[in-house]
Amino acid sequence: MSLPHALLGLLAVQPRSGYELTKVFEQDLGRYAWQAGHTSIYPELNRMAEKGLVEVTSEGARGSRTYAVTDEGRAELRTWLLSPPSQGKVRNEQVLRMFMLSALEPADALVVLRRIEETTDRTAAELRRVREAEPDALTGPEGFGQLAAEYGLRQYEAVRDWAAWAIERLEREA
Amino acid sequence: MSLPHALLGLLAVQPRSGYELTKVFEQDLGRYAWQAGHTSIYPELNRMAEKGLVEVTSEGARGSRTYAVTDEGRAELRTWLLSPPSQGKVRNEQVLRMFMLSALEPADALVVLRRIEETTDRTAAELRRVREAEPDALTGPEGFGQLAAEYGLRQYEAVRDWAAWAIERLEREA
DNA sequence: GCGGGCATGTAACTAGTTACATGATTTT
DNA sequence: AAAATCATGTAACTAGTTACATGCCCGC
Repeated sequence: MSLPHALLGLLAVQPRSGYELTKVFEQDLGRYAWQAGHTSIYPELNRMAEKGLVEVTSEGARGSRTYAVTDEGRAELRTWLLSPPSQGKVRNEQVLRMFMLSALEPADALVVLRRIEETTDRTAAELRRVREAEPDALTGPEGFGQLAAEYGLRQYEAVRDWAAWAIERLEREA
Repeated sequence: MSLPHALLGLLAVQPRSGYELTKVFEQDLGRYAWQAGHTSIYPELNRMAEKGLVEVTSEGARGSRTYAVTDEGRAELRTWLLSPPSQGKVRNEQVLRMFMLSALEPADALVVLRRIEETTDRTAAELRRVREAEPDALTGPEGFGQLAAEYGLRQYEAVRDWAAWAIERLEREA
């Protein structure tokens, strides 16, 4: 159950409404770390408010409610981040696909690998472009920190390089 | 619902029993790609057998049943791997933790980052050692292919390098 | 013959998704 | 005035986990 911690982390950076949190999951977080739709987020915020981890700090137009972390919530987040990671849950469909490649004929595997190399290269290039153009776009209240942005970028590059390595290897064998 | 595809992929490499599949998830797959316990795997194998994607090829001691993919199962696996990846589900607690670091005080974040750097470095070193010592240990029927092994190794190294970068960055700021 | 690992399963629960639903405000 | 988007929610379903349960075989 990592969703509440994800929400605590986002709200610790800046208070937001459930709707805004949903968009963060759609755009950034959901791509790398954790997915959640608004139908999970709204009930979870209510539960967390009951427990005193977050609180509504203001209500806006269209019934929107802005949440912020309480001291108790911040303490819980800190405990979670500083406590030993144990063996966290992992579930990543893209990675699963890569692991299954060895079950394909080399010709088929090459098709998939070339696609992976191309798309990850394109994404990495775009992330790099955004970072260069507006170094603060991913920082501060809007984004989720430069640490995370850099992590995402390196992730894509690592996958791209791996795919290139795998292609070369398969082609040599063929 | 990627579990059936994971099972198809593993069985496509080599027929195995549910028990053996469970161990693969515990050791290798679960660390990087997809987690599943035996209580998910057994019922899923039965469902897949009903659908004709897999079949029991032999029964051994203690009621063990060895499954193999059918032609239909192999076709389904191929379709899945070659079809556009859309936006696969991602849920990775470790990565979530990294994304949440910017919500911590720099001093706390440094503690976590140093731990990440140390543990990923140790794991990467060990993976590299295993690969050097027995290049075939991770290949063939036992493991899940050198492609996947290399992917795992690069993954750990990428995280380690990112953590080192982040530490240096935070220390410069402080 | 007994202890530990092999091997499979079921039931109750938890987390998250999909589909459905509603209404308010802003934009065109 | 209509369309788009903001903003929240509920209900039914699906996937996976935790806890519980059972029996068999091999090595000692």
